[in-house]
Amino acid sequence: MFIQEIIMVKVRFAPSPTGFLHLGSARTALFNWLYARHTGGKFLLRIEDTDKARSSKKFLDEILEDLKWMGIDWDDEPLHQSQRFEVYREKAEQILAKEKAYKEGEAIIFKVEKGRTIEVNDIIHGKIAVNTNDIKDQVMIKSDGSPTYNFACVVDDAYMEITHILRGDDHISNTPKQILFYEALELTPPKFGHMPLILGQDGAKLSKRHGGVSVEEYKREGFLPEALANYLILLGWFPGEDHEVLSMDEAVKLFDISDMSDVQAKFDIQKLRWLNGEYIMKKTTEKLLPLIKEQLLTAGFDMSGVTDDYISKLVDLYKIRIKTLRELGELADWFFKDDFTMDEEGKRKYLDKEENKDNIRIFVDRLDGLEDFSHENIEKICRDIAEERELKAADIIHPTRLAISGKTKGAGLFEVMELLGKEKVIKRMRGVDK
RNA sequence: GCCCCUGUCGUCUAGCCUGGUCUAGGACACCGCCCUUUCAAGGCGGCGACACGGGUUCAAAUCCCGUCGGGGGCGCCA
Repeated sequence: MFIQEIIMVKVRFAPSPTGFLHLGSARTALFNWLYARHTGGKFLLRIEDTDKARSSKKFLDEILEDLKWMGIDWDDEPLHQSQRFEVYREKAEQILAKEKAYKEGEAIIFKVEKGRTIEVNDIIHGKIAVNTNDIKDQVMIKSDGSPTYNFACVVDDAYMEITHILRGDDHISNTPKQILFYEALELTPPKFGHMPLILGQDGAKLSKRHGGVSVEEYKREGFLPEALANYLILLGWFPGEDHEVLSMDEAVKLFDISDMSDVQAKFDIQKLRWLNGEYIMKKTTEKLLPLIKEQLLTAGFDMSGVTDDYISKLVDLYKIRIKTLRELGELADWFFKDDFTMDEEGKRKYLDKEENKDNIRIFVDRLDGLEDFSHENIEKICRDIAEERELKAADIIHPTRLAISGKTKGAGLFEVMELLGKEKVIKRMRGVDK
């Protein structure tokens, strides 16, 4: 056994509560969490709230909630940097005492020794070498008494006994600076791994245009946490050709940090949508029910008098046809309101023809006398009429679908007729003549 | 400007370390066909890539150099 394998892995996620949880941060958290859970180590949280003006409890609560939503749990209590200002100062004073730093006003600044090469053996990128000539002297404690990011980061990672730092590529240039601090504090640096950033599909920075940047936005849009997490994981680690759709449990089992990609990936909303559709399809209607209800409510539908049983049947009918939870409301709005919009092209094609209206008339008259409004019975009537009039069943089906839903697409006609109910079906079919 | 990371289908990637098994495999998207009551789902098929230029070698997607492209960083922000 190698020594590294018997020391417990400790990783951390260090959000700054100055905004919502960004997709990129969520991915970073996810990989750290995966690594900890895979190795049986610890996943710790550190709140980087040194900027008092910009940090807020509200953001922190949101971030923690989003993490939980994604299925990420953490060990121990989160460490708050705002409560450790004395520690940072003390450590900076130690370095100052060794004459490796100087004061400028109230600030304590670290002297960077020139002409050295700092080598980092990055877990993801391999060797990275930087010359200290390219690094300016580094502020440790600012004039206002607060620590700088790089300094607090080192003090805390050492204090928390972090063994591996997995973070975004944008921190590569921070790493040699931090290593200098580890040296000055006579500490052994942890292992570093820098994962490439996520880009929008046009190669630019991920932004609103690409579908949103915050976890919250995807949640609202009707993405399932397991789909989002699965997709984010795929953006940086390939679990194998047969494992693209994988649960967090499987990911924990299969995850191998040495297989992480060193190439920046573009965020592809299409693939996320596909994955989400896969998860929706496979999820039980029972589990989908509360989520769908919430979406319908937010969409503003009148849900009074609508039973869970009714929604469940709707979900059964539509869950293989939607890519996001929100889409059910768009596809099935006509179940909740009578003033649904009519597809213009479909209307021209199916409802503006007299023979089609005739068929609907005959169909509705027979439905009127139907006692048991089951889809089997409805279908029987429809097919009988088609046979009698020497038509294809489709000639009756399409105009009828349009009459009751305003749409040219959707779940099987007879099933949706049964669910919508005799009264509304008949009213809408008769409405065609007006 | 300087420093760092990076470059296989439109996108995510397998392969690269340990050259030949690669006329480069899979997934999403797209297109076509089948199924069918439309849309999905499902099945089958198609389109489609080693950034470019030099080396090294009997042989390079794989190794080396250069060019070009993409990204990040250079704060008393985090």
